[in-house]
Amino acid sequence: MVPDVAGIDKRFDYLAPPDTPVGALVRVTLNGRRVGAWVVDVDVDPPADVALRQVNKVSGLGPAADVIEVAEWAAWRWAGRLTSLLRSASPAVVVRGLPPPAAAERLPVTAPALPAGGRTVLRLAPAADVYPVVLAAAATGDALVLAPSVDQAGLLAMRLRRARVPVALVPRDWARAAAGGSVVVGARAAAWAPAPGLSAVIVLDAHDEVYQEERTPTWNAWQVAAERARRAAVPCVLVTPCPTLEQERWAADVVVPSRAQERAGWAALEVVDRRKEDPRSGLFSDRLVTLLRGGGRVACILNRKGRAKLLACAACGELARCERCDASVESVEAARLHCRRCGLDRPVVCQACGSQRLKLLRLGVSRVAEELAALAGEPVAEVTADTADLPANRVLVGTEALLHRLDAVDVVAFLDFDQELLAPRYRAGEQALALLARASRLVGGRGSGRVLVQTRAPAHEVLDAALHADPGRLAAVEGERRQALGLPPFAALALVSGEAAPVFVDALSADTAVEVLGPDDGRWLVRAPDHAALADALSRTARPAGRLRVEVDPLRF
DNA sequence: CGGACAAGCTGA
DNA sequence: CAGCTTGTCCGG
Repeated sequence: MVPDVAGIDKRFDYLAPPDTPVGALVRVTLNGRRVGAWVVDVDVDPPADVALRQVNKVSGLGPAADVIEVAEWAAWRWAGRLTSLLRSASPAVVVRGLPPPAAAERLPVTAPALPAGGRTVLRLAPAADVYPVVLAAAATGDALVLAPSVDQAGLLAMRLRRARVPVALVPRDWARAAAGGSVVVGARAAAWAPAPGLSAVIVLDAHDEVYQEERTPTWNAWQVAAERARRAAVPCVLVTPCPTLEQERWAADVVVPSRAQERAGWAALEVVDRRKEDPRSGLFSDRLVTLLRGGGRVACILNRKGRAKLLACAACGELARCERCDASVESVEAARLHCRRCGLDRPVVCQACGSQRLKLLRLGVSRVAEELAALAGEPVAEVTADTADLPANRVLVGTEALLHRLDAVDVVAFLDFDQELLAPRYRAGEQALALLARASRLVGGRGSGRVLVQTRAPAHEVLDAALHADPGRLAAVEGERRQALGLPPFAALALVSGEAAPVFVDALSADTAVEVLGPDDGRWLVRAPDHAALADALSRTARPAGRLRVEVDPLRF
């Protein structure tokens, strides 16, 4: 068994009641402590020199043998601890027994056949309905269907139930999924859901970054689900309007709709070249003003991430500056202000009045809302990540998070798309196209609403791809660039940080299978030709004591 | 991780 | 040398 204790990544042998299955969750006494544990193997040959203890209690059911094996693979692939993955694969509440499997009678599904072959990317335009693909998967038997959010998974489950398809919506219906006979539907963590009779895997909006876990190990749900499909020898279909380069490379087959179909599902893009606009109009082009006044619901997107954030005293309004060089300072921790220019740290206190309360000035954003309101002739609501309820205003302004709060709008306007296009992340292009895909879906594709993009780079390949409703145009350019720079998917990367990092990378740099770059800001980048080489090198390098974070497939570095 | 135990430091 | 801290090891 594997104990559920952080810091112990090791197996121990215990005596368990007869018929205890692999995957059982048990309580054991380990070194005088009562801890939970997963039974990952039975009928083992224990080492001769240890006296075995009895497990204290069999508490319930956990991940079955096939899922445990995938968890072991993922621990290698993402250089993480098995326990953290087994936790993701375990039910949220104790499961003592399974309900009877769903009735075997299957609906007469009238659905198109699932693409033949094991590894398929199905490029479907943003506004296209994915439901027929899900139905096709349901017709194969116990399919596993992943959606990017819990809400979308819930809606999909409801739609399937209405069509009389037996559905297990995980994590809620974990036991029903484990019993078999149902289509298993869920969000990211559903990649680990039980699916004893797995017949197919479908990942919806597979390009979405929410499928990657942020905490280490940084496993990715589409890759975990694809690995399960591979092991079960069943088809895996990634459905997305804009496949990532990794996904195109993974696929044995990329199914592309007809030009007409794909064009119909992408919004007609209106690109405003900000270089040709009157500079006095700032973020508000004539075209934007026309759309604002044209009626219908308008979502204005302004990404303020990465912008200069200024701190000011909440009492006297004085700006917080560096004592040494007078630059603005940022708040890195609760009790500390940091100067990026000269590196000086100082406590959080106003230099003018001594107050310890500072507030964040989000430069210009309130003014953007005010100016939009003036132009629209009505109040404009600002939506931030912590806006609880979506305001009823016709015109909304917010970050890209706003795109995920809305179901349908008439106009999406990206006020400054260069923030997205030129972000210093190697996936910026793909991410920017994904935003345009999302916007296209919200306005309902070509001929419905409008997507407006204000930019100083109107010829950028992301805009070219969206204008032509052809994500392949971005992939071609992006693929060449990544290959030239040695970036994924033409290499495998890991970011290593933490107090123990220097010792760890020192040992790693002796390994000829990988290349160690850095440090940059206390973090090293480890590069290998492929993931097998990277994972092997990371797993054969001894981990020193102390905090060590190994982030495989870093989204930014 | 957290308990056990050993080795090292301090003060009387 | 007791009393305490710090480090290392190990769990079935």
